[in-house]
Amino acid sequence: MATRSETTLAERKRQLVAEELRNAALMLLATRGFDAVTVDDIVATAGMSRRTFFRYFASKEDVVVRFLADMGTDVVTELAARPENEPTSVALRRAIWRPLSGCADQPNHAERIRIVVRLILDTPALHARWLERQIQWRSGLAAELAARHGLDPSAHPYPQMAAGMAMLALDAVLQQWRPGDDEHRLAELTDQAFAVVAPALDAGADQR
Amino acid sequence: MATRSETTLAERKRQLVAEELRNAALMLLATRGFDAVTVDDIVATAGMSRRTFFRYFASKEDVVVRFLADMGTDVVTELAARPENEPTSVALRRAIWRPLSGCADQPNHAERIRIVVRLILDTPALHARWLERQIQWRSGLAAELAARHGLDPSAHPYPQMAAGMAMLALDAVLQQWRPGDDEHRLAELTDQAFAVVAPALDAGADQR
DNA sequence: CTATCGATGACACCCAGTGTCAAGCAATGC
DNA sequence: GCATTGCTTGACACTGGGTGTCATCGATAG
Repeated sequence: MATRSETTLAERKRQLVAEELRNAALMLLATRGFDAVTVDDIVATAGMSRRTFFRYFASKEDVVVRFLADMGTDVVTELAARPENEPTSVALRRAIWRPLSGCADQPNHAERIRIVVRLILDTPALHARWLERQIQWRSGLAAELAARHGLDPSAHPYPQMAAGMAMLALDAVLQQWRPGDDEHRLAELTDQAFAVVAPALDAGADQR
Repeated sequence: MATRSETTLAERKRQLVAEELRNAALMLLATRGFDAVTVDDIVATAGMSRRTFFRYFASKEDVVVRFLADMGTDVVTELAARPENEPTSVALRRAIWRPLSGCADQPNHAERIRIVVRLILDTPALHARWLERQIQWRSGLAAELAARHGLDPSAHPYPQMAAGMAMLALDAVLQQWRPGDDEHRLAELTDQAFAVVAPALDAGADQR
């Protein structure tokens, strides 16, 4: 009975509702600021009930942060796909570049993402949630790095810290992302950030 | 009319109330877990009104996080006190060591702090606030580092990232802090963590 | 046509956090 | 002794985020 492509009609309906909610939320939050918008405002704009909102999103923060959630999974899977013999700094740089390159493809979408990034970085409550997410990604990266180097993650600080340094680099790029920056500029920022941490990434890999 | 040592009686009374509240809160939170304790539980234990609690602490998270707030300021002031010619990795290691050494002085106090650290790391909401604090410290450290190297903090990613690496090291130490670890063990963990990031800290300092 | 299942909205809660106001209480001035 | 001033407190009401529950509605399966 699957109407098409393995996704139920109900499934697609759910997705549609979530998108509607998310659009309304992002529009309001980006224009008025996080604290000045209540969930009631959002559901009023989207034309749904308050309860429905919380069936799709765990919290007001969640709407915003989950908009960038793919970033994290992309990074981890990309790292797993990098060749074994690649230096750690290069592999991590490619991994971090993955979601960024996706952003930079279409200027429309990129600008949308940039605004959300700004909103997150400028709103303490959102920033905190964002960091919480990053911690999860970091653990994923760390596990992958530990496997790469044949290290026991609980005994050596290297994997966790190397993953942390990659996150620092990502943060540095996002922090310096300015309106109108094209793909080339983003790549430049990424390279600069990784130039700082590369010595630690590649030095710590072997000696332990 | 100053009774003694420049502190008013009212001042000391305030401090006493805050301490009472904090003790009640930490005791309950550490035993039952963060979400299982309401502010009403805390004020009932401390024998005060709900409103009074929020006059002393901005939020339930605040009670816990502020218990460790001195850490951040200690780190920044210690970095500022390090000699100019000291390598960045050493200066930052000493700075991070400062609050840790303070902890390790009395085993009683150290254990109390360790329990709070565990509570924070294991509670997502607290962990998020903790990271938020760290970001403020990081900015302080970054400013100090920028001054040290004569860099413009807005143009170069190095100061922010170097400060971030110091925070990563601190996190690594706290994460691996086990019950009964003495000062020597903590110093060992700190050295291990800084051994990982040192190459990046000292390499990036000059070349820009 | 009917049973069923998932999505929805309405409603009642709980809890964190804030604004406001009146009462208590110390220190000071007359 | 008495009034004043300033600070702290508790009581109360209110906003807003988040959850549990239940009746309803619509689509689908039999």
